[in-house]
Amino acid sequence: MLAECMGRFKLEVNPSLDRCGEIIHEALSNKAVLIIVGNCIIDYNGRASSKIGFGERILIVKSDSSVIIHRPRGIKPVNWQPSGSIIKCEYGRNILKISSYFKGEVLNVAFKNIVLISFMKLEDEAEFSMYATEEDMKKAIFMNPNIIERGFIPITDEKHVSSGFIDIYGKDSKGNTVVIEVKKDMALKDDVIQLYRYVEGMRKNNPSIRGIIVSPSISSSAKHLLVKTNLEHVKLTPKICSKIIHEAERGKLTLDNLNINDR
Amino acid sequence: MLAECMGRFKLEVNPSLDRCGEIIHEALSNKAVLIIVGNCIIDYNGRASSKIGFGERILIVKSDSSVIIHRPRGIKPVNWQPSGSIIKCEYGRNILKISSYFKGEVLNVAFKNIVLISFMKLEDEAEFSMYATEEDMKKAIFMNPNIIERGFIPITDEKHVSSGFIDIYGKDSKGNTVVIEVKKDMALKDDVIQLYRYVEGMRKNNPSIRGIIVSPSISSSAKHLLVKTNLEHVKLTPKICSKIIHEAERGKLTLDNLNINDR
DNA sequence: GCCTAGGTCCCGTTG
DNA sequence: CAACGGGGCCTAGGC
Repeated sequence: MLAECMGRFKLEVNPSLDRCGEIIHEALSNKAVLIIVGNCIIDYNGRASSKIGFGERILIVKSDSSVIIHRPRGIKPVNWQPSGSIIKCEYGRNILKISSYFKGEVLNVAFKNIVLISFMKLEDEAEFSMYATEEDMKKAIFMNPNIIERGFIPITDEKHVSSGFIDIYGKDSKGNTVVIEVKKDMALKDDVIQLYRYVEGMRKNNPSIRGIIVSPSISSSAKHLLVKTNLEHVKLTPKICSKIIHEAERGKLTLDNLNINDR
Repeated sequence: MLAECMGRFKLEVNPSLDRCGEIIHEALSNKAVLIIVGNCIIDYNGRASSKIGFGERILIVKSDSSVIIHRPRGIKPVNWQPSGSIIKCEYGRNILKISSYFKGEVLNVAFKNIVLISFMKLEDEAEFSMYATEEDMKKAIFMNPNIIERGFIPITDEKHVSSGFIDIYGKDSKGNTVVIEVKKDMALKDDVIQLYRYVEGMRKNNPSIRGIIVSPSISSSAKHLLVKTNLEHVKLTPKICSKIIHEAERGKLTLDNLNINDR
């Protein structure tokens, strides 16, 4: 079984392993995306090392020479190799070996049987955009500081201090310095500790300084620590921030149509 | 173009989109691994949100309903959905939509063209081992018995006893018999029970016999049982075993360069 | 090049 | 179950 169109596409079902060797070479020299499904054994040696015995898996070699191997279950690949790896392929003794080398790391895959092999040139120039990230939360706070509290004025973004970075630095309505740490997920103890480290040094010169964790939720142990360290929490979800940005860009946003419960 | 074998495998090249709908249903109801290559648009809404316009990508739905979508470049998927998601598929207006739902997260993929669709039942029961297998761990103990304790002397490997197999049998520095059970993962209650079965019979003739579980960690209930049965635990990770084997093979290993904290 | 911080992180362990 | 720490994390940005 075979389909072809000028080196842009090829597919075979239950091919012989030596035939696969030819197809792989054609795929690699055409910088096509290669898909192989078959029974293989894998070993990896590099930063770590791993082994797995024979089993049926999907191997993908992309046009940038990245390699990904998936087992029939689970969201993560069992083994992989980054873009730019050097890929070699050889057949012998009823085994087809595909090896990938990258910065001292070696991934070896040996197939004893291949069910399906195919390569194809894929076109994908679309731009990927992501919303409701921590970045969007910071942006939304600058666009609409009242979501933190009435009268809050953000001053700088990503301020560098001795102990690291402060997400947002500003002033409250009474002129007190406010340091904000933004998290898109539930804030954990570590996040409070990080904020505390920023604030504790500053409190020597400025005892009225406030520290606020801004996040959709906070773990109970983090909340305890918050109270102990005299820091605060403001609830804010990445989704509402994304909404603020998009509606503001269309000039639709007022404080009234911002449902306070969504925060 | 079509290949089939009793619902275990199907493949079509340049199928019509409504035909794809049928194949997808067959794949999902058979819990097969589904691979689709085609031109699609994707949007995701959940913890964050993302959008991407039309482009040619590879979509994989695994037998546990995890979903992975790869662009022709890069090691990471552009979008995905974890195991256990609910997958729906519908065709209309020259568009084939595949939607995946999981804990409030939605992934929508809409194909306007499909180059290749295939599903297959994949068998992969192999155990994945990082750094070292249990076999490697035993090897490391034979190469360097001091990682168990000073003066330990391993004698036999896989000794057969009435109740099964002992991983390693040896003597400690005082001449006491030592029985070792090696586990590459956290030791559980069952592992302690297994070791206890070996040791209990031997204790009648030899009350000074010691039983040691060797593993990277031990569950708390297993630890309790260990104390009750007068057995012991020694911490040893596959990672350090891998280091021992590699360095010993190069003749570099001494007790000094073996960081005790790594065990 | 190093280092830092973020991620739809994922994943396993612990309380 | 929540919560926490680690990863071959990967990846983007700053210096």
